[in-house]
Amino acid sequence: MIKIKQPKKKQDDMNLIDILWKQDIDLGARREVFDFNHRQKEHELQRQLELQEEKRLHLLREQEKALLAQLQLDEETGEYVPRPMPSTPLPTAVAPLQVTQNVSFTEDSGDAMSFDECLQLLAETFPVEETENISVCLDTTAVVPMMSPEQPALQPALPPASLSPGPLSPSPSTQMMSPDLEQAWVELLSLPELQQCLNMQMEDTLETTTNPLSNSPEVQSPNYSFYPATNLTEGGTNSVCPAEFMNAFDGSLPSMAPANSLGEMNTDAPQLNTDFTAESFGEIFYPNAILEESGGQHSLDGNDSDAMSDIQNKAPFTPVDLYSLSPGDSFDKHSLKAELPDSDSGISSHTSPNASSPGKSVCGDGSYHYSDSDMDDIDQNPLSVEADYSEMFSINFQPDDVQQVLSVSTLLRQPQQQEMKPKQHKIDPEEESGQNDSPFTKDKQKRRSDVRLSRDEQRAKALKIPLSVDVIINLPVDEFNELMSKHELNEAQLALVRDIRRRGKNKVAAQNCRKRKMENIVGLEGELDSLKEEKECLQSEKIQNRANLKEMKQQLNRLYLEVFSMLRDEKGNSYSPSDYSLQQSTDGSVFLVPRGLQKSKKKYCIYTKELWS
DNA sequence: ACGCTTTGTCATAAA
DNA sequence: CTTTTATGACAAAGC
Repeated sequence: MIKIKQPKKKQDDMNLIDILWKQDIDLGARREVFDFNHRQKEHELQRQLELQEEKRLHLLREQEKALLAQLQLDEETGEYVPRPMPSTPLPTAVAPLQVTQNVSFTEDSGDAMSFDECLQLLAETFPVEETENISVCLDTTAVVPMMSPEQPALQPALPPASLSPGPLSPSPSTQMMSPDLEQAWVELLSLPELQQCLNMQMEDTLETTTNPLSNSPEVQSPNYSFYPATNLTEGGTNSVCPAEFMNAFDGSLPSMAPANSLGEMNTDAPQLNTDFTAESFGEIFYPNAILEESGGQHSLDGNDSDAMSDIQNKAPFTPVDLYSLSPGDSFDKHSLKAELPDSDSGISSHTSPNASSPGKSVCGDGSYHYSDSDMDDIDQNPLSVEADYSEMFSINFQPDDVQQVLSVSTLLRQPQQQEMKPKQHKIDPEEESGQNDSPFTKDKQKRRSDVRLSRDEQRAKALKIPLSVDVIINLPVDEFNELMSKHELNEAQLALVRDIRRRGKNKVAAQNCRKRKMENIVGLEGELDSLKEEKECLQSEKIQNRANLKEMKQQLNRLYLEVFSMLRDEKGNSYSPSDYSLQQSTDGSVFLVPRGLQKSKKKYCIYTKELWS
């Protein structure tokens, strides 16, 4: 199907896209209906496919940016991660990560190798001590973060130079990941501290969560139940969600892991579970926040550390545990759908030509008035946004259930935003240098969509709204109101939040509406076809009936003549057909009627005979 | 330049 | 009355 649609594209793109499609069916499911309807609108289908691809790529890039953001954070903490040259990719396990980095660097500066190096460090530092369970877990899950079904989508985004399909070796290489590295990742993913960190930001959201175990994904998942599956109508939720989730972690965790590896983990890799404290993770993720908000942080640390210790003491990590880390499908959806787009928006803003001019600095004034121009300003002014978010983060750095849920998105996003500024600087030169000529010719459309997606988010940033757009949109009304009450927002912020929520919901509604409309059209077309077919059948049947009727008339005429010829008068003479005719009455009696007297046959009936009985 | 498609948004009605 | 949903209409952007 894809290949059929894609011939217009370049062959290279075709291959990459094909791979992407094969491994990411979910996103395409959204409009498969139309694809299979043979509407003979190939251009439309192609556009749809392209859009889907773009979405995937956006998600991937966002994830990548999250990784980069984490790296940035590392730098902020003072743990600068040296970035080896791209020409020195790690052969096996590192390869997939490299892919992701490359993707991000297609738009960003090519300093991705630091992450690879971090991975390598991880692999080196972590001995192979795992139980089989863990290894199995890695096969099924741990690998996922690096090579989720969507990961292959990254390849298309890679610049031709970096693509080099051979060396990248998508999934197999990941499968080949060294056990120790895998284990390290598993441990990282399973670390309660990590979960805590993910949950840190949204402190105010829910105070109801006193249970330390609330940090566990199982507890979180219910919170996400509100996320409608419709949000992910692009594809099957089941298959996508884990991958997305893992990707989300891929964006955050791997980056963290390197930081840890450089810092604490290098020394005590085996003791990760016990050695890591909430603070350490907090530092990893939000060094600034910790430094700035040490007070609130410590209180949190106490609570969380307890919870963490409980969780840690519980049991060895099994595949189930690893999956349990994910807050659930809703989380996956949430993180990817919302956060990635957000980050994507940031990317887009960076990549957009307008964003290239960092001069404007008047956006975060907190004024509620915003227009496209304002938005442009905001887009072009990552600094203000960054500062705003740093503030937000510091404020939000507390544990709560809801906040955990929310924080996941915000966490994933914030690093990106913090990194926005550097990225922009890096990206712009590349674009100017002709990076735009990358295999994907839809960058403009991507950017547009990104900008679209980022509008409300940018506005939210401008007004320092401490909630992610996704949360604002998808949170149930009760929780939403609760959040609104907990976050002391001014009138402008409240208005913007409500507008964001309204627009976001309406956007989804419009999408659903259009989808239904198209489905209706398709259904009506099918019905029309069936009716046409039925009509043809009826017409053929009519023709057949007409032929049968003709035949019957002929037979009747022959019979009539036969009967008529058998009639004789008193003298034994036959009647002339020209003078007489046979007519049948309603009671079945047949009369021989003179032709001139047919109208009043009864009156002038001369002979009556029962010809039929 | 023109037309078409897609997508987001607004206005409005209905649930 | 408020919120959500559905839908027509419009505009912007891309192709």
